[in-house]
Amino acid sequence: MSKQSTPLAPVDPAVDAPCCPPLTERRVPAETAAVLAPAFKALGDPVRLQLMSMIASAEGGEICVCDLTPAFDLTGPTISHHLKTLREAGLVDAERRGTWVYYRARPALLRQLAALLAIEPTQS
Amino acid sequence: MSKQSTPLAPVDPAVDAPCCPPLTERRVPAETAAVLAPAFKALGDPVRLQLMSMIASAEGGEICVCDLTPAFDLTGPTISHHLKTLREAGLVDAERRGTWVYYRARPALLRQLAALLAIEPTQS
DNA sequence: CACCTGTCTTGACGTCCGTCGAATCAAACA
DNA sequence: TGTTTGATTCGACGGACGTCAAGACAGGTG
Repeated sequence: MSKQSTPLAPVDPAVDAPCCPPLTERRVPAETAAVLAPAFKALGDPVRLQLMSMIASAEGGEICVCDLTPAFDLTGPTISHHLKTLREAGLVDAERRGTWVYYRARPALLRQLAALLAIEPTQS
Repeated sequence: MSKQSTPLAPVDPAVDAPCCPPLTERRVPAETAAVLAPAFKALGDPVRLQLMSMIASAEGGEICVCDLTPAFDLTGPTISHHLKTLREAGLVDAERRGTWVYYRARPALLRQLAALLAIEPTQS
């Protein structure tokens, strides 16, 4: 049901867990930590955080690598490497159309991270 | 200057920025990414994510290291090292009272991370 | 005071990460 | 077909990370 034709990396981490009460409510179990920590790790680099943001905020929901690369002072291979990291973390998805490759965000995992970090409004 | 009476590290990153529209709304600037990426990085390890959760969800708002260490299959120094990482990221704070050291969460930075990851409620 | 318990620091080890240049692959075009 | 352009993969390098054992420090107890 979550299996599509894989355009690039066939990554598919267990990103469909029902997900998690906030970090601040009860201790996150080891299995949940094992699943979500890699996503935080992927966001733990300034370049990838900006890439993630550019992809997630792109008009039309997608953006071309050719628009991502010139935004940084890094070589193409390095940007490609960071994009692969985001892909393998389950945060983005890539599709090649003709000459160009387009990236789009995967909201599911982002939502899980946001839910985990959510802070209850001071009172319950 | 390594010899001090300061109970623990006096770390103090720039954690008081007014903070950020969601990742998905507009591109996060490089300066913001540089400030927040290290916090995500600190949460990007399963042990630290659990530690953070245990601290943030502790009753009374604080928890003793002596209650954290036995929860993992790791040596004391390793746990101490992870706690230092969380401290230097500005996510937690430590205080020594008598024999024991107590850790408590710093909600400010957590709130910034949550705000950055927030997803607008599906409507455009 | 000496001793013990709890915690942090130091030094070391192997592994992973960020970056680059060079090579490779994919699609469009002459 | 061969060439050009866009993107990824490969191989390598220096630096950072996760872990541990051993040592140092702080504070309570005899």
